[in-house]
Amino acid sequence: MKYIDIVIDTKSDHVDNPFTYACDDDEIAVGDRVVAPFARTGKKVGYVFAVHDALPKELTGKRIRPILEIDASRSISEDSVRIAEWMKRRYFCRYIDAVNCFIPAGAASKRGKKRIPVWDNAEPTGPPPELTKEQASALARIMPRVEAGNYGTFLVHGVTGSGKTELYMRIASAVTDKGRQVIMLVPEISLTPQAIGRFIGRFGRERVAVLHSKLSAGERFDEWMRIRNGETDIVIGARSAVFAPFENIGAIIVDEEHETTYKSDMTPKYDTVEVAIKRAARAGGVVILGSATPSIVSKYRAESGLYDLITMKRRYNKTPMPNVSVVDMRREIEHGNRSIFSAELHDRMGAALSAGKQIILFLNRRGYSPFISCRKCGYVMRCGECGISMTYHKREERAVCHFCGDRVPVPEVCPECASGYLRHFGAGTEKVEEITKVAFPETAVARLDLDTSSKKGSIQKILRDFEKGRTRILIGTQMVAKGLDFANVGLVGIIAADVSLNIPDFRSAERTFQLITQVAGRSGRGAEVGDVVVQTYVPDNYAIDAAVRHDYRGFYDTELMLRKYLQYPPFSDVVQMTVLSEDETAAAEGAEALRRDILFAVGHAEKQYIFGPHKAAIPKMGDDYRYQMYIKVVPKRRLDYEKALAELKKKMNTDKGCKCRIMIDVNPFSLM
DNA sequence: AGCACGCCGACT
DNA sequence: GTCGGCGTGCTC
Repeated sequence: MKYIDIVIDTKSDHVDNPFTYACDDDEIAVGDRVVAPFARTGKKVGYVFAVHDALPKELTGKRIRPILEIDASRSISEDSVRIAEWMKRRYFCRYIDAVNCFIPAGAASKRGKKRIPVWDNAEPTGPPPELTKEQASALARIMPRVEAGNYGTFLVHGVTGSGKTELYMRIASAVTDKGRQVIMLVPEISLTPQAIGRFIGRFGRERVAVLHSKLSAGERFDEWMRIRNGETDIVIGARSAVFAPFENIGAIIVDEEHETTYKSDMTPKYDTVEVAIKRAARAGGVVILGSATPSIVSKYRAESGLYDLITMKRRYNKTPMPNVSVVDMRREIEHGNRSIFSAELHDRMGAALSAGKQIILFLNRRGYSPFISCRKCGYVMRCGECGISMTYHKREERAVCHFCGDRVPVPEVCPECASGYLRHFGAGTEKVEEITKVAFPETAVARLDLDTSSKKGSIQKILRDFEKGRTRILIGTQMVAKGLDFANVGLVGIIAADVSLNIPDFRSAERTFQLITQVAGRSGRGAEVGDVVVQTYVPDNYAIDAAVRHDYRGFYDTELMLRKYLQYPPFSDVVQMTVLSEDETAAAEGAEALRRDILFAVGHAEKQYIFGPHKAAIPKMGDDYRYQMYIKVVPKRRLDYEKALAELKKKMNTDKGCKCRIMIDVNPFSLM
């Protein structure tokens, strides 16, 4: 007879701890999925977290019930359980939330025979190309770890086109030759079909499992089973693929490691790079973080020796970097140009079109105008649900909330002062499209953003028309920034580089640098050098200036200095605490009380690291009012905070008298 | 959370 | 006398 501690699959903070059961199967192991009776509720699924030979002393006299069955087909590994325990501490989630990351939702698909979905981008297999000097020396640095089966994290800082995908494939090949497994993570499957196609071409569809969001629950389950049964040894997928059920991981590759999609926005709010490192460290595998613009945190870790740094500076096809010029938009206004196009951008667009080239215009803001306000009384139109300011969409004649999607007609007169001076201000992609069509009436223009791509297949159509040259100018948001590879694009215009810079977030400079670098990379992918025009009101800003000069080092040095001075990551973790309640006063008071409790637990000297609480930037979501505070947790206080915050969260979320709930997000994707 | 136990007012 | 209100407390 064994006594086992199991974590029950139930949605409650109240029972978020292991319960002890009896089990007459001595083979039972940590990670096994079981069915057990629980409370009066009948049968519940649970996962084994510990196995004891005797009943723990503190439980003598308690009722110990036997489990009902073991579901071996969906058990997880002991390593996975240990990582789930770590995730609970790190991300303040419940045990079961972490465990469920390792388990596919849903059940086996009904189509009895499972089939492997085809991948139509697979490139035909050919002999692997000869490695460049840089690729060969990178591989030579990584191989000893792979051979020895030792954990190690490598940051591959390689410019676009330096051949990182080929390097990944060589690593995958070496790892699988040793009978071990590889997880390759990409920011978004739909944006990286070429890289996936190359993997499948090299290794074959049978060996490669592709996990992506378009899979149905059944297909996902089948693919999960295929991985778990050892039918494949390579998995490619978005962030959730880091939990793929391999038991002998030799390498986890994180391509474009700086991308924000690696931070989960649902509970548990994990950071994929951190989980990858935990998994590889347990398994004795390597982690490969690849990027042309590494995150400040990763670069710092590499510089301080925590990761091995591998630099790749040469572009595969030797195309030089594009010519980037900056336009000071303050000067344009001085010279009487109030248009969204500077004289230089307008002229270069004309020249590019005459030369038969295509153009990409980037603006990180959709809609026609980002806000609607009354010129007489200053009223700003806000979403009734969320409280954030609404964007004017001209074509559909609506004010749209970009957070909850609510759409309402724009009033004729100001709802506050009844004047007729309600106007919309600023420019989004819809307005850029309109102005471009006026400025270049003979030219075919298309727009790619959330509003033009919501219908299935519309992205592909817009991109295909551009690829074929049927449209000459493509205007878009983030969607045009990443991955597009069109040889005939001779000019990229960044309409307002300041949009991302002015977001109140300690990463706004980092994101702006990455965005400009990335968008600029869309220009000149053919034989000729491309042009980039960056429009800004702050041309001297260090992020913009460094991006324009292709100077990662310069940007990194300045940014790191600022982060150190202000104690932001990598010198701390920023922990966001959100207090929610249907009663606004209760939320505000609950947040104040939480602050006092935190200070009591960690000591008043921490006051300098706690900011807020304040009404959240999105003050209401659904029925809940939101108050937030931020804590900069420096490394030496991390354990104290982990303990204190976990206890306070559990206390608040299980206290029936308290009308608030609390959510914790460690290093949130956005401070909103 | 979910569910039963338990101790007070309105109803057949 | 009984039905049912939701306050309280527990789940191995």
